[in-house]
Amino acid sequence: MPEGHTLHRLALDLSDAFAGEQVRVSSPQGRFADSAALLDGQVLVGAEAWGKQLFVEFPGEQYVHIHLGLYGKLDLKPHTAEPPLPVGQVRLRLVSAGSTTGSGTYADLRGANTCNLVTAAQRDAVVAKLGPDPLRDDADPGRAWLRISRSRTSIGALLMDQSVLAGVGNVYRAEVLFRHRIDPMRPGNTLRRKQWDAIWDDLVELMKLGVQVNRIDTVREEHTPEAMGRAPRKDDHGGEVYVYRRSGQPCLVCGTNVRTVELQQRNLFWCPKCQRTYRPRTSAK
DNA sequence: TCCGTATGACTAG
DNA sequence: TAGTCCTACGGAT
Repeated sequence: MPEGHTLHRLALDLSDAFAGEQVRVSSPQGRFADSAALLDGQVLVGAEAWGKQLFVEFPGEQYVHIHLGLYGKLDLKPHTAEPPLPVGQVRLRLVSAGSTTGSGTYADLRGANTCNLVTAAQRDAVVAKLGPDPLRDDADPGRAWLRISRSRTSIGALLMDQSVLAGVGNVYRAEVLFRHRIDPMRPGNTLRRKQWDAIWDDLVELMKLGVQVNRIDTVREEHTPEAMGRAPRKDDHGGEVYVYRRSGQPCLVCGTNVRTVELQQRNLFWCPKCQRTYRPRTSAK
């Protein structure tokens, strides 16, 4: 689940369900128990996401810093009188009392990489390490371009580097490079500014859609299952994509088999034809 | 019951 | 670069 759109969506949903509410905070699993006890009964101020980092604010500039890692989940569900007993390893549970109705929302956090109570200064330090986040209106894509245009590292690796760009993960990385027909192994410093601007604008659009529909959809209208008369994708991500986890299957655009290779311990997917290997221009032609 | 896998990121050497 | 951490689930053993 967790690329930037997931965290921004969670921030919105948490704010909707809990902001301004007195919240019961617990750690059924125990690993966040001390902090939970400090926060229990306080009014939740709101939640905000920066890239893949989530901060849930409590009074007095206290923040629960959450990072879901590879497989963490934060589930929000409605409850009536009392929320059900926790299932599995619930690190953090938030329960809104439901000030008037008696029913409310509860949120269960499992498998998170990070769940810590931090100060404003500590939150700022985390944020300071991040590159611009396409989902934030205050983001400056020029800051990412500065890094990319000066780096010989592959654009595929740069897009995953959270200090270059915050919020993009393995799915958006593969998909946005496909949509722009760029070889993932191409060095950052061989891209043109125009190409970067187009990638950024596309990420803003794709990721905003991701927040809205709560999944990653990247195929254009003409390549949807309906338009192509093919079976819709059925897996735990749900969204329609061009190359992510489609290795060995035909490219939706050219029919060439999608390829995969392990790059920095992560699976990289691309179409070798649509994303042809970059070769520097030569004077003769 | 064990193993592999997953949309992530850190630390030690 | 290797090792580590976090959890759930499906498939092989």
